[in-house]
Amino acid sequence: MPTPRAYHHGNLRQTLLNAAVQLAEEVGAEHLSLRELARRVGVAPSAPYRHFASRKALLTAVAEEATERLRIGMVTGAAAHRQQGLEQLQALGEAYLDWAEQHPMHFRVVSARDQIDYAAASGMAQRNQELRDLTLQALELAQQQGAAQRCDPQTLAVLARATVYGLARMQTDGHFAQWGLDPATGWQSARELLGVFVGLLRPATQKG
Amino acid sequence: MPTPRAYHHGNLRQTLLNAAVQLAEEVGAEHLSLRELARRVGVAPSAPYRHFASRKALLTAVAEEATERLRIGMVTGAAAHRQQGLEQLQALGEAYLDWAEQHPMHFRVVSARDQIDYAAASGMAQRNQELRDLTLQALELAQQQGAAQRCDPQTLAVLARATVYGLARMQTDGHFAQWGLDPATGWQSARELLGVFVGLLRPATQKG
DNA sequence: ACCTGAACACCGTTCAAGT
DNA sequence: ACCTGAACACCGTTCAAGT
Repeated sequence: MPTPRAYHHGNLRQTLLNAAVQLAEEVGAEHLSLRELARRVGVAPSAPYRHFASRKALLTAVAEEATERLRIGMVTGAAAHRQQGLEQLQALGEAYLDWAEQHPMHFRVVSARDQIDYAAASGMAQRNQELRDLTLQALELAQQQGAAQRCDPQTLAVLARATVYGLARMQTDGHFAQWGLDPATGWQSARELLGVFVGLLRPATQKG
Repeated sequence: MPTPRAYHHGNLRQTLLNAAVQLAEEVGAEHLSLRELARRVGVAPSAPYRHFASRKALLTAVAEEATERLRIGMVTGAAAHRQQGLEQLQALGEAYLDWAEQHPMHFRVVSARDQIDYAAASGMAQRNQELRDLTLQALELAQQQGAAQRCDPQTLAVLARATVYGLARMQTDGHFAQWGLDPATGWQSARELLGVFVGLLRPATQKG
């Protein structure tokens, strides 16, 4: 049975990770302090260094967990729309936006990358590759079905990601208010704007 | 004639701003230290507080300067393409990307907004409003000329900004490498991808 | 193996005191 | 009016020492 201080004997690492997520969501990842974290968990300021080489290494571990959640969301989203390219593309984009909505701190840390050591996060790079492949496959299927055929699918994949990334960041960074959109419904607006983008790819015969 | 220490008598404020830009470009705005800044300028750690209420206030002043540069660039870009809606839209987007390319630190500080006090930066908000109006006017002109007529111009304006913002951040945040794009030519790629987006808005008769 | 406690070299910010 | 110098309450990180 776990005592209140069970983490002092085996699972301090995961305890620190969980507390780090909570603290970062309160004050922002850029203001996360290892000393404050240690204080909350009830250990000495130096204790985290048995489990993480640095503050950056801890945040990188948080980012790895976050990327796995994103991967699960996008794989699930794609699986729900087999055989329909543009619907699958939209589902992938919506899964990305849903993830950013539910974990804005994770989204910021993972995407801005200035608080983490991306080069050392092999799991993240691997998962990201999987997500790019999913997007590309959806687009190639869509093109077989007539969408934006005069464009290179690789090019469209980057453009689609830029769109969804730009929308997520505008909401997260607080830009939407100035564009006449209510921040409270910003994520819903982002999903609708994604729909407009996907609509621009649709074959001319299906337009209107 | 200005002596080496002339800034000690009248223009320490601007000297601090200039040195702040240089230091932030070296170490990243999030790691800019007021003490290091004071050290470089040759004043006491408390001296900057005569001119800026806080570290955040200083970075906000830097962001105001940066936004004025963006405004000049975009106004110039739009002026070069009168009477052609989509060309004007593209010129506006390219001016935005040029600015982000030439001042990536400025771009990050202005857009992420977590290091500045945007609510207190009335000049920034005003200039941003001007830039949104420019974009909207270009799109309305483009629609009179047949582009994407079934879409609300306000909606297209936000989508266009999300595209260009997403592209600029992907390059700045180092995402392009994983999408098979050379980071060295990333800004050129961004401009080309902007062109693909604008092409998606083009009337069907002009396509191909 | 895992954690403590003291230490080092930093921070942002405040404030009395100098000119 | 503008700047200095000392001070306060913090940081991240290291390292000898404890269990």
